[in-house]
Amino acid sequence: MSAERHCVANDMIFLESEHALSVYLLTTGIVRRHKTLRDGRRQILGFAVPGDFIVLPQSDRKPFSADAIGNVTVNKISRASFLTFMRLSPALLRLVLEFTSRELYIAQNQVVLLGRATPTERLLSFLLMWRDRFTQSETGSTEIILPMKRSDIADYLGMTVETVSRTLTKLQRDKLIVLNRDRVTLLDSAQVAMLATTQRPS
Amino acid sequence: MSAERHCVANDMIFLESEHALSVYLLTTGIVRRHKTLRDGRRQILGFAVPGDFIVLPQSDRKPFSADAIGNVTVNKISRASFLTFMRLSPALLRLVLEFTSRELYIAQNQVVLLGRATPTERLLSFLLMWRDRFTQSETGSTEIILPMKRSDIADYLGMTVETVSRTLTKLQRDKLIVLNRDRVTLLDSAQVAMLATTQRPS
DNA sequence: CGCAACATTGAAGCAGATCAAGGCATGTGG
DNA sequence: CCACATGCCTTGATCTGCTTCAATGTTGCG
Repeated sequence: MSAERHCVANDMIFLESEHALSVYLLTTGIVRRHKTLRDGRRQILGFAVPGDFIVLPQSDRKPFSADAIGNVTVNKISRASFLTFMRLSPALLRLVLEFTSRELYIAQNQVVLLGRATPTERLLSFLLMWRDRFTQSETGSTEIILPMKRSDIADYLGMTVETVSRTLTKLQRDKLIVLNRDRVTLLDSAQVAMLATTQRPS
Repeated sequence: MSAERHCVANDMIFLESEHALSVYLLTTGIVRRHKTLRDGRRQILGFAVPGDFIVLPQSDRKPFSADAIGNVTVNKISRASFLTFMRLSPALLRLVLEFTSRELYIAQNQVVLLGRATPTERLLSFLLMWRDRFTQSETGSTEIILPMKRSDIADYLGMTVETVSRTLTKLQRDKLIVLNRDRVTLLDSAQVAMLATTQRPS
């Protein structure tokens, strides 16, 4: 499987308009996947962390755009050869299915968040999700690093930057978290988990 | 693959709390999948139509509840034997992957809808989606049958029944649709597609 | 230092939620 | 066959919370 190693810095990786010609496996850094409407409204679908596929060869749909937050490195495999390999190897097929199922699960949780959760619930769920997803299982550590901007969080949670900011400061006033630029410390994990509506992926 | 044929009428099929012990393939009728929070807020994740899997064996997650709208018949296969069969047959594996990918695509469109679309855009996108999904490709027919209640639509689109109703009547005033109980006729499909933000699955 | 980018805070406006009432089918029993 | 009940949908009035608009604060970097 001829995989090239690529290095991208704050660059657009691909647009949703172009049919994905390659499969990318993220090795380091963070990538955000989003859809942007004509008038500029943006919805972030998720953040890919190392080990994630950025896009999968889902027949001929054009699902979203993706770009890097900071510096990233990816393994790039041509779509064609990836498909061939998937055809030959049921193990790879299973891996891809497992990944896709997990993505579906996450997306469905996001749907609940966007459809029915309050700003506070969204933020807290996001913090927990991000802690479990990104923080390299530094167990015990309650400090969460948020490498993305507030506007990214807003566009992920379907709110405005202002509401994100206000909600975070409110949570700080309520002694649930401590804010520190791009760091957030959970003061009462139990309470936070209580207030966050959504379960996190296993 | 020992598949039993089951008949269910307006019944809860399974709860999100129980780990899915079976795989269900919907043969006739419509099933709604949803998550309900403790306080009663409900978010419908989607409507399954004949040919859809209702739930897939996604490791040990407990994704959602499902129940029937009207009468449905399903093929029920035990989770264990389905997994075995999937292990033996790459073709089935590929089918399941294809189905899951489509679900993911649909879920991601729903995320955009819930995160960034106006009530009008949500309703119109929903109508188009439902037309393509459910109406058995009666091409040319612009009449869409909505077998679900307004409250189901509301819970699918993250709004209230009242807003659904008001938005529909507004669309009728604007000569885009005609309402008739559980039937909706699109008067200007081109305009409707224009105003609906989301693309439909291929 | 001084600019640029991002974050926070404040004030005002408005869209959608909530609360409340009425309408319109379908079904049931007298 | 009509009176009434029930379930669902629609419509109206009010209210609230989020967005919008605007200003100020903070951090990092040339």
